[in-house]
Amino acid sequence: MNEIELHNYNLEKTLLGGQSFNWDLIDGTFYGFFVDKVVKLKQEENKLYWQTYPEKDNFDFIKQYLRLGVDYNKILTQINKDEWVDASIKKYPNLRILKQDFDQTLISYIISANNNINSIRRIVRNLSRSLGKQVTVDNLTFNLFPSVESIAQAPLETLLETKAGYRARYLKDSAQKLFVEGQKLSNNEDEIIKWLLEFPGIGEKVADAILQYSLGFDNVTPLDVWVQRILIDLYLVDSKANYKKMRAWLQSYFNGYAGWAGQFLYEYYRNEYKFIKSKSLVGSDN
DNA sequence: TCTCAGGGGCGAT
DNA sequence: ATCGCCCCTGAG
Repeated sequence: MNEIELHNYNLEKTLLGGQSFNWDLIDGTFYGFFVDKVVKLKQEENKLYWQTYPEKDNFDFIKQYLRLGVDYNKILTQINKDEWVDASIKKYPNLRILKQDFDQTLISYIISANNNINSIRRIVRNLSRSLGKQVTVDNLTFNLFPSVESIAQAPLETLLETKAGYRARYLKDSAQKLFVEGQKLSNNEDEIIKWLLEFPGIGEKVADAILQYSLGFDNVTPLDVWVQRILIDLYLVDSKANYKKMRAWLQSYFNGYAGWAGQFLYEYYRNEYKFIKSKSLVGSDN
């Protein structure tokens, strides 16, 4: 494996948290499957050992995917403006944001709608097992993430067998649309969102997830039930506020880095919710 | 056995 | 803008 220096990077929390669904920790090594590759990562102290397959030594991919170029300390300084973010950073230090493949992120987050992380991970693997090519690494067999073409052309029944439920139809139709149109990406946030909302199975929340996790928009974060609870419980935002209002509040408050703040707060509150509630640090009801 | 919610979106109103 | 419904799964 190749070796590089890696500082301030919590690989486990970053890869196995809620932002990607394609990594497995096997005997202390992370294996991730993508549309055209398997990636192997192992962290020891301040070293990262890495390899890509079947094309070896693709450091450009590693660097972009892990976003090794960001000024992490600067980002922390920007978002650490209250006790909640401060507690999140202390509880989950060195959490990072990935820059994932666009197609894979779009498909994965259609699956994520009204679903839980374990189930999302399972469906993603079922989909890969059913439609993705097989690759062998370290005597382990991996199924690559399926191309949008293969999802578009798969019988609906095949997609239903992945346990995607009513999302199977969205997967097929959105994959078809993406296959036909390609990635019609501009630099404008609103234009991209408008286009993403045309995909069946993509609403405001999923569109924001795609912007943050695959397109590198640092001031965007998906407002799922947890982030909305955070805004209502901790930041005392009106519980009646709609998605757009809450989104605007976050973007304004975190001035350019709502994505990073959102990731910390999400991780923190999702894990500490009951504890925080029981300590009566916040109101016991909405 | 049953209810409930999960990193929500859709269609009707 | 709001609201009931939805495939499936695991927790309680």
